[in-house]
Amino acid sequence: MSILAAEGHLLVKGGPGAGKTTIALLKAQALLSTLGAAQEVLFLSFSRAAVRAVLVRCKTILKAAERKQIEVQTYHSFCLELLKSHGRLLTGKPTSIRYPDEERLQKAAFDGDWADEAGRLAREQALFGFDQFAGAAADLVEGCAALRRLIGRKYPLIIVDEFQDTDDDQWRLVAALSKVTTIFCLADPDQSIFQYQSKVDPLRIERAIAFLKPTVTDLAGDNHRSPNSGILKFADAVLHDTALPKPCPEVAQINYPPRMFSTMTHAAVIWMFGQLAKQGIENPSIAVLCRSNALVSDISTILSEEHVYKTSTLKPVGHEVVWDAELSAAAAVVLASILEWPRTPPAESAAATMRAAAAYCRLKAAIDNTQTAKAAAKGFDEAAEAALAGRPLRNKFGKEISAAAAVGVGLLGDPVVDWRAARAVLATIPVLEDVVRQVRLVRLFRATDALGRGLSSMWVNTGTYQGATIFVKKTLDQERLMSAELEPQGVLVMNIHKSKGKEFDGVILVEGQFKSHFFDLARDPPPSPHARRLLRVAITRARRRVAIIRASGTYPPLAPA
DNA sequence: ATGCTCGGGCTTTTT
DNA sequence: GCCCGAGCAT
Repeated sequence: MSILAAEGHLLVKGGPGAGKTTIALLKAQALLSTLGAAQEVLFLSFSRAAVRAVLVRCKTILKAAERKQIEVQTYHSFCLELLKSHGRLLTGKPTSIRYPDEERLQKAAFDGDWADEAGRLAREQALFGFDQFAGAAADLVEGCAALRRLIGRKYPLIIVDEFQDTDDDQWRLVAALSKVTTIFCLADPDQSIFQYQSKVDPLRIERAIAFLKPTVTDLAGDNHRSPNSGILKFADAVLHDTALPKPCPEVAQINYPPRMFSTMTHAAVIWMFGQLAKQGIENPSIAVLCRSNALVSDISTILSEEHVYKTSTLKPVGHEVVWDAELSAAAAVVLASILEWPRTPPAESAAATMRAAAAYCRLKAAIDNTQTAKAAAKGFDEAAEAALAGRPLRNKFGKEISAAAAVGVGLLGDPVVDWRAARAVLATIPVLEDVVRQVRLVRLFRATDALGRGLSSMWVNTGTYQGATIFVKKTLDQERLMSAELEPQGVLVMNIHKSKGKEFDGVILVEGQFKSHFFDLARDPPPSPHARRLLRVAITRARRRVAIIRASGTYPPLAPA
């Protein structure tokens, strides 16, 4: 094949299942035997999930010895390593990093332009946030020819995955490295779904072609995931808003009448199990996909409840959620503060819960950028101060919580029972209604065992839940970092953006009634290219079967008859 | 300052 | 259906 023989930079375009990754790995393999001892091929991707997917592919294509010569990394980890080992060239100081949770809070608390402030901290203290890694690494590589040569010698070939979504900083890095090494870009312009980000350039591929002058190969039409060729055709019809040449039995389109959303979504998941079982797949992976995190959380609640469909009862479906549950973790901390109530006098207890609630609201304000949450945070903080000083509590944030703290909470030493008791107390406090909702989602963490064990041993040692607040925060923070490594097995609920690069036996694509609509005619007017690209990505995640669930009468129709 | 009501909106990320 | 923010009432 000409790609394997080609000299110089390369760019391969192709849709899902066209074999881009395979070709890149074959190209790498052809090169491996010529490499020196300290040389490797570098494969750059966006997410850890994508890295893992590539490593799985390596196992089927490369021998064990060959796999050692290929390094698969995220942009973030590659850039961070560069900064850690060579960052002194930029600032003269050792590099330190700021984690996203911290950054979110600092940003919310900072008056003024946070981007300027982050830039200042980077220049003066070599302190970098995650979204600064690529830019700083690019500065480093652009500014230092010796470092460039070093990287070029170490990596004679760099493969860049999902090239259509490369942002400006990442591109600067790649462009600088193209002077000293061979760049191999893998791209599908129809899968670019991150262009709402200002640094992702819709013309990235064209501009890269002009700059790198690569050998361009288009795998259009090729499809090596044979069982889903009908699905791909359907997805392309959605992409181009064209009619299907013939019906596609792999894709079921289901409309739900108003008020039947929960039942139909639940039924569709059970139906999907049945469909896949008919095809002999007994332990299928099924993804439930939608456009928004809000709906992901709703769907998870729906799947945890019972529903009645016609004459049959739909039992709860076990599932995992791929979801950044930062806010639920903060809500859990509020609950944990109630577990500590019996240890302290009511005023102190109330103040601790108010502080936790304030932290929750600040986080919410930082995530959603809302005034209401910001004001609530201030209200809780003021109330906490007043409570500790013994001053009267004037706002509702203070009154309601201190009233509940005066009543107190009865705890027995069984973490599961006591967790529920604390949640019941939360539910009696109107201003914390939102916290109660979020706290329910803590069951989505696979940390519940760890939480139970930790709380249990706390009780055994002290007869109280002393330290529960800190313990819950730490445990859930840890768990959130681990959760990105989920195996695609069983039912996984996530947003479409997070499904990029993944594959499942069955995909259920869900549109909400009031949120998470497939089409946003105001921001993405017909022919709605953004929505269609996103839907295509979602549909093509399926190997075998797709179910598309929409509210009856939603406009515009998904695929014209 | 705080509470109530009404109208508009209801997306997306990396570690 | 539910939440946020604006505007008006207390």
